[in-house]
Amino acid sequence: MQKSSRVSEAVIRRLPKYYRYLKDMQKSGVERISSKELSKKMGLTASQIRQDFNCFGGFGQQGYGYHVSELCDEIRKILGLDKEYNVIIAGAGNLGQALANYVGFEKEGFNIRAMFDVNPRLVGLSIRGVQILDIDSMGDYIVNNEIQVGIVCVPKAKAQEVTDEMVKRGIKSIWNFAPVDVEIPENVAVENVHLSDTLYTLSYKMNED
Amino acid sequence: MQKSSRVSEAVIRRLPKYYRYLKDMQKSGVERISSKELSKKMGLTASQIRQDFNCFGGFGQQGYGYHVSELCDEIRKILGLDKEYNVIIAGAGNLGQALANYVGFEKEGFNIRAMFDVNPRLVGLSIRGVQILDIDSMGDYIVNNEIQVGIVCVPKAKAQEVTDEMVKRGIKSIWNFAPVDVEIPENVAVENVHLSDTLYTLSYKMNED
DNA sequence: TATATATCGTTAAAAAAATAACAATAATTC
DNA sequence: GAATTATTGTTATTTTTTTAACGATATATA
Ligand SMILES: NC(=O)c1ccc[n+]([C@@H]2O[C@H](COP(=O)([O-])OP(=O)(O)OC[C@H]3O[C@@H](n4cnc5c(N)ncnc54)[C@H](O)[C@@H]3O)[C@@H](O)[C@H]2O)c1
Ligand SMILES: NC(=O)c1ccc[n+]([C@@H]2O[C@H](COP(=O)([O-])OP(=O)(O)OC[C@H]3O[C@@H](n4cnc5c(N)ncnc54)[C@H](O)[C@@H]3O)[C@@H](O)[C@H]2O)c1
Repeated sequence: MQKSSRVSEAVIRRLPKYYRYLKDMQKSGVERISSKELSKKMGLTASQIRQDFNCFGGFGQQGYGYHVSELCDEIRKILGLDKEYNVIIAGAGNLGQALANYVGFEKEGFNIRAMFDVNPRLVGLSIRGVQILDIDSMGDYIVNNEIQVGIVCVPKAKAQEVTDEMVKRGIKSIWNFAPVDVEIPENVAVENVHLSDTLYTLSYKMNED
Repeated sequence: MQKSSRVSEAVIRRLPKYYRYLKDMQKSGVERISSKELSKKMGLTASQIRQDFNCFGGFGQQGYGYHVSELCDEIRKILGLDKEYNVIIAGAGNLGQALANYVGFEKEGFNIRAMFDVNPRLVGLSIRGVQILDIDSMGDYIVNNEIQVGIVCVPKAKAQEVTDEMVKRGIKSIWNFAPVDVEIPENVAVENVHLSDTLYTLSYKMNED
């Protein structure tokens, strides 16, 4: 993996999509694929695919194409999915619980260790073996359990506050679902998901022309 | 609103973000804003903001800036959020229930009329007054209740099948949460959300350099 | 009312991204 | 083992997107 700092955001955003398709192909026993075939499946150009992969060194063979499982492994590594992460969820409401119940994240190394909430009715319960703890204990928990990833599922008004506490205690990345762009210092990564945005885009498309 | 077909995807994807910020400002009583001020808040350039708005005609006044609530209303209209929609959810599991419980969608006109599932334990239950019906009745329900929007929350393997049924019965847009790009005919709109993708991007960022 | 100031809408320039072209090279065929 | 074919990695071109520049115009001020 080469100097990643100058790989464009556009390329990075496509990596998970490549990973998704390659994993599927690998699962169904496909051993090799050319950029041309892949371009048809994914709705991209072959040129773009080759150029994307070459940002990271190029994993193909001329005259042959790409080994699916090899390429898949490389992209997994590039995305950092070859590692294990300790994760917590702040906000054990509808969305927090849905995420906690989803097994897909653990399959890629994101292990949810605990959830946190203010609601005393929720504190003490467990979701798939993951305990819901009092939000006041979150800070210490992060430090004592080497949590790297924080998922924010609290109401909008509390999202920044909860994020700040996570960052203060050393969390390295924030996956935020509250409909606000939370602010973080430079050395912390953040993804503000904004589910509604995609619904509104859909609405636009549905109404256009 | 002018010929929308040639407004670039990049601009369209920014519209919900503008809407989010403008709604917040409107709520907190801000009456006017210049492209410069807005650019600071949103982390964009003033130039881009002005050019984006001008794709739809330009809603500002020289020497003054933009009326927040006027601009907000315009963007709401552009996004089609001034209308009401009938919505159904296929798959009343973790995510389907979380979405059904969220009030934010109805506030923008997306009214969830029913949910559908194969699981007999779920059929008959209600979420916030929304009934879970048998998936076999979905087709007729769509036709009889003028459903425009279908939310797909079934497992990956069933997503295309469910989508096909929705489309066949006349649904005009698909909001898909299964980790697969569902195929639709040209006259139907689709947003494949891919929640995990953003987690993987986050993972990449967290590990870079 | 005239002048100065602010800020838009629009056109121009720069930067980034996507696509196309092609030489290099591995695999396959004869 | 030479010739042919397939397909990459890479460089060049085109297109799209972003940013900058600036004239036009409304507001505010004197
Ligand atoms: N559910 C959805 O489909 C959906 C869709 C789009 C966006 N969102 C956003 O995701 C976030 C969570 O949504 P939800 O539907 O799960 O809401 P929810 O109300 O069901 O859950 C929020 C939870 O956060 C807890 N909470 C409140 N303040 C807290 C604090 N300071 N610290 C810790 N916990 C606190 C509440 O007790 C509650 O359990 C919200 O910001 C919402 O806007 C949700
Ligand atoms: N929960 C999450 O956090 C999360 C995250 C990323 C992606 N997803 C995706 O969203 C989808 C739903 O996830 P979930 O966690 O709610 O899963 P889930 O298993 O909790 O719910 C799926 C529901 O679909 C129903 N179902 C199965 N086949 C059906 C069919 N043919 N017709 C109608 N209903 C059917 C099941 O009975 C179940 O109730 C999945 O594709 C999942 O991969 C979920």
